Amino acid sequence: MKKLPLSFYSRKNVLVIAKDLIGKVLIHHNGKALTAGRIVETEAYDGVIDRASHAYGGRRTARNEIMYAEAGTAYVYICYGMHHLFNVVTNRKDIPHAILIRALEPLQGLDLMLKRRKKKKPDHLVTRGPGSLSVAMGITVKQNGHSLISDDLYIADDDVRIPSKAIAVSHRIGVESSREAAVYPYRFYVKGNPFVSGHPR
DNA sequence: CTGACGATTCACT
DNA sequence: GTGAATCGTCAGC
Repeated sequence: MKKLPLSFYSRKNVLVIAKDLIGKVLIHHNGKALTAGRIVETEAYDGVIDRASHAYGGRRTARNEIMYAEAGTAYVYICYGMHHLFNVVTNRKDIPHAILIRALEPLQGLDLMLKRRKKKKPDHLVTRGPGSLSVAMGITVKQNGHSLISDDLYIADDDVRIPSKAIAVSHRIGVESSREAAVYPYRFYVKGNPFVSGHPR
């Protein structure tokens, strides 16, 4: 397990990074226990030129300030008043690129994930969808601004390779109102993986 | 200060 | 497929 270095996140093309994140492993060590899952669905948000991005047009507010932080920083915000959505900030400081992690396949700490999700038995919904995976992984807005070059919250490469042809691309989920950006092919997912959210699987 | 609105999820028909 | 839950954020007054 090799922790992804700053150079992975600091690249300029957020779409390339979003695709590269497919197959990587998100790890959270909360001091007591560890949970980990393989990333099977991501969405890229291309900064100031992307109408679906919180930073569209250079918008800078208290909420999205972390998008302007250096690469490899966690951007976590609350959606619909109750869901914590986990993103990875990319590119250099002041370029507000981010990638939303939308689904994971559990690898470690499944019992703890089920406990956090208040579920008795494992199913594909445990880590399907950005709000659900945050609960399963124990990620909340407390992690907003946290470095992913840290020892308790990071993304690693375990040398499992997802072939490019096994990765599908589609428009993003839940951005219908973002006019032309609604159809940008910025969502990446593992074809046929049961943990992937939205349509199609 | 106020109101409209989400990068969603879940239960229910 | 439809609708409710639930509240921080932000533009606008």
